[in-house]
Amino acid sequence: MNKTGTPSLQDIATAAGVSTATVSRVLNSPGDVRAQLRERVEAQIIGLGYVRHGAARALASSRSHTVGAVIPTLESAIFATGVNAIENHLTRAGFTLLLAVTNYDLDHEFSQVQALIERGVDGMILVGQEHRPETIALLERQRCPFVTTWTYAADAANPYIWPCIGFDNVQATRNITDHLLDLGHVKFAAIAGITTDNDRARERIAGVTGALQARGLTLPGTLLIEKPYDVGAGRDACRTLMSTDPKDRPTAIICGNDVLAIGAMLEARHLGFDVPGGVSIVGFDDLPLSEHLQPGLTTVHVPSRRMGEGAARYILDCIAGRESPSRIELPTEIMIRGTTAAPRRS
Amino acid sequence: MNKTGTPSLQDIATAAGVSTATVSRVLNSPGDVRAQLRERVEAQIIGLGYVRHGAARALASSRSHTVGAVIPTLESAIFATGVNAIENHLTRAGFTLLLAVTNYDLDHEFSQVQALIERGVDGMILVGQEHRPETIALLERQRCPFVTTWTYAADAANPYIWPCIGFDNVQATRNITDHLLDLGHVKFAAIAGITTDNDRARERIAGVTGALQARGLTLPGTLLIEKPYDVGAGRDACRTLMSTDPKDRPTAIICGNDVLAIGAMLEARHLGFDVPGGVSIVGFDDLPLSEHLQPGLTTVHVPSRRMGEGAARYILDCIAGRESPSRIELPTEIMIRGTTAAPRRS
DNA sequence: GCTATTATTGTAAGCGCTTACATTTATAAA
DNA sequence: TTTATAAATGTAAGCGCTTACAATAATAGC
Repeated sequence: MNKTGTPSLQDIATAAGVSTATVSRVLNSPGDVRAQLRERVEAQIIGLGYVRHGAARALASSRSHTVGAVIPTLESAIFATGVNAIENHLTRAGFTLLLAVTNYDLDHEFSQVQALIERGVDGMILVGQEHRPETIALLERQRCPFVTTWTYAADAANPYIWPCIGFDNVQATRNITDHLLDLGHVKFAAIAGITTDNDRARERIAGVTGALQARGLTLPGTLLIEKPYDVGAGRDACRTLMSTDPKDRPTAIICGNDVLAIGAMLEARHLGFDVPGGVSIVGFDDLPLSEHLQPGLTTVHVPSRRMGEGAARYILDCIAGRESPSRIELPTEIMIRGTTAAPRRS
Repeated sequence: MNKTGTPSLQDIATAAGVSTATVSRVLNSPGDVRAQLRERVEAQIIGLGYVRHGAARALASSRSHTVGAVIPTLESAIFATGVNAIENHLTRAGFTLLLAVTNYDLDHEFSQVQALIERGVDGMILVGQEHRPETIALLERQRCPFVTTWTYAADAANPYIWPCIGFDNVQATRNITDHLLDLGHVKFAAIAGITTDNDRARERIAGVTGALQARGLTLPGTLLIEKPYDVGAGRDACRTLMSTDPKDRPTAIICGNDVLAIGAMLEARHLGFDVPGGVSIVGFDDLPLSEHLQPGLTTVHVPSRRMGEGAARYILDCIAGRESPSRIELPTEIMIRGTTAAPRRS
């Protein structure tokens, strides 16, 4: 028995009168040991309250049964949902999740990835396609399978060749912008997330400007505001936007996510603008709350749960040596609800 | 060099012409090695791109530099915030977070705790005071320091003697109920969370009934509805509640959390009841959104960030052998906003 | 300069498991 | 039966690090 008082494999072996190899087998491949012996060993395992020693297992087998996820923040419900799905999937397979947060800082992401690799994760899940070169280099040098989520680079000429599961932020935003264009809007504004170290936020802006350009419109710099993803910021931005000279005032505000959109919506109404009568507002993510709002928020539905599951499944496949498609594009869907309507005739 | 292609401590030692002990020292207690030698070793560490092997370290030192958190779900923003704070704090101290989710199932909690212990966590953070006896027994037998969060059992006679950092759910709910009583309400209803395996939800109900009893009132069974924590459920429950015979119809609805309250609020308005004119509604948690709602949601502010930080700090203190208060009560605050008012004269 | 200390570095024994490989036992084929 | 083959165990060599303890070098006191 250990000095720590916890029994080791050896203790079980001795107690059951077998070798440590046999105990290891009943633990890891029970089918390989005769029923009678197996039961004798199992009885001791339960009797002595044996608990596997992960570090020793990992050291001897060079498998930790652990996967890392490095995300921008958990304060954003959409990431929390994705991580929840990852955790569920991993747990079901006997794996444990190591979670690290970057706070939208790619340098910090690098150290988090390094920390998780030092913990011996068998695979890693990242968010976005943009990373420090050394982050990717480290992952590859350590032969740590990884997958990026939340984006899918549609462009065939894109430089990112690593595995990913996500959706096309540009196209999704383009679609929802088209919806507003189809309604007849011509005066647009956008409240984007902070674009530093955040390719998703940039792609969404690109989607807006792309759609506008295709119809010969542009987004004036003053009508594009970058804000952190919180309700208050959405309100502030909306106030700024709506306080402009009536002739330039946007009739449609495209937000980088639902939280900003909800803030914008609340503020617009607070300022006396009807939504969608006075101004149309759209979001991105489709939070559980969004459909319940009055009016319901028109937004882009993001399959965060499926993305989390898919990422976990892919990594698990890699670890198990199973073939698995390494680039998956998930569909987004425009949820047209009550916050969008044709602009008032002017 | 390894078969895996990654350099080991031994490789660094050889390259620098020192023993493995010295390399280990420059890594773990740089002050113990002469500057000149240290630099020589550090150069090799960087040059060869050495990455520590956590499993080997853990096995040799019986410290994994890892802490586990086992929470009901990440789909609830309030837990996500708490976990985010835990992660931040842990990372700053060089520790990594292992995250596991129970889905509000205490049997599953037990297996998650066991899984994390097998991974060798140096400490564990749990939610709530209610746990399977075997969960606590396991933790204690493995000498794994742990702390419970989200509750603080004020009752001196309470049977839970383990470390905790949290707040008094009963008192907080009692306070907000008192606020409604003081406004003159006498017809109450409550939409609680599912109480199975959830002491927080039960305590909040106890807070309501306790406050009512103190004024000679009771909460009829039909006016207490248990629902999962989501907006749709809040709406459903509210509809049920408000469709009762006008003479029994509640003038105040107390919700188990803000998500339910928001649902209730939305539905009440949808049914044509003004809030707070027709019915007062209160929540619990104080989500970032709640203050921005129109009207602002009256609710109980929960210090989830401080709780996460406090839990992480306590566990870190235990691991480091530092003295640390093991029972901390955090204050909650009633945020009186716009969803509560005196009932209409009937 | 010599001994007593103290600061550095090296030696080597594990930490608790997995897993080739060897050995033994059971089963099948002849 | 006997022998060939398969199935079930055991043996023991690490996995990559930390850390007593031993050995050596540096510094101080006289």
